[in-house]
Amino acid sequence: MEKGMDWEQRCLLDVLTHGKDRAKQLQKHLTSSLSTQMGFVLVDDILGCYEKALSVLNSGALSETKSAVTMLESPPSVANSTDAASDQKEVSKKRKTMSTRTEYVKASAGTPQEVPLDDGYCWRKYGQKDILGSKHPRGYYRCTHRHSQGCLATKQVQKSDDDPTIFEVTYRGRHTCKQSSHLAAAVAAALPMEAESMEKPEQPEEAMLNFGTGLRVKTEELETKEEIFPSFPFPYSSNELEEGGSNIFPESMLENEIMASFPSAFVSPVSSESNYFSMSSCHVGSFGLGQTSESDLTEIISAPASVTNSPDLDFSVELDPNFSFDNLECFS
DNA sequence: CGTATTTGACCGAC
DNA sequence: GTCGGTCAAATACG
Repeated sequence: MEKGMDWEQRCLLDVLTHGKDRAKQLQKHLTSSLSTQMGFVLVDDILGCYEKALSVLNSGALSETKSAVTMLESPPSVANSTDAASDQKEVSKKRKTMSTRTEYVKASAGTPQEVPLDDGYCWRKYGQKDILGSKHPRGYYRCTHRHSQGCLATKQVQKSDDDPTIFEVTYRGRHTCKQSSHLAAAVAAALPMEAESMEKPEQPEEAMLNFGTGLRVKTEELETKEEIFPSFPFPYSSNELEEGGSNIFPESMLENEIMASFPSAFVSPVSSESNYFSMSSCHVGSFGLGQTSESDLTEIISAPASVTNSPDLDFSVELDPNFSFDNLECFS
């Protein structure tokens, strides 16, 4: 495994450098033509991502991010089995029967540092710790409905060491609560089965790209079966990138990426697809107004592009047409 | 007054 | 013993 890494790293280095270049170009272009703010945010994210990845590769350290990068290259099915065996240093104390997933959330420009980091769920802070080797403390959150509904989902939020605009959000467990807020509720409710014993498609949020602030998602399934949901916004390979030619990262592609991957991967032979997730467009539409009110949920579902690689996982999701998306409050 | 956050204590894993 | 995660009393907030 270590041997293959060399080639992969070189490849990655190439790709990332290339991509970074292009993203910069796009950024300039956007600046001049004043396109949608989404473009800016995305480009910003792209750059941040590349910066990080490159620094990792150059230093050869930081196993954590490395595994995130690895997902870029390798399909989901491969990463997990070896993951448990070889990457033990990173996950030395994995909790059995607990899924872990880390997102690297970049605060959009202008956003204050105490970003709400609203991901659609209601979290309650229950602790904070200074972490060895980290400049910033780590906050511990659990689902508000832990006691009322026995929801065991938790998350940890920590500001990135060197980039204060990036937050590392680690989700643990899954929501079993029915949140009145967010599509999570609807999606979760529609999931075929929620049985604890089954490693079904985890929380729908898993496959989400937090748009207003979203950056990167790393998924680590540490469960018995270990399924991985690499919901990578840019699931390109080095080849594709090369072929990109002149139109690299066109804005439309980015949007399509999300819009397209979403229903195609989630939708199953369900009759009512017209109202199916109609709010997704609403979300995209409302995005990019520079407004980041705290309850502003600029999220969207982007299905893992590689989900098609794992036939086992078929999401069948449908949304209650009556589902009110305005109901984003956390109260029940 | 009920709920959320803060913060030191506690506990289990290394 | 150290470290990370959680608990819970005290406090803040509405």
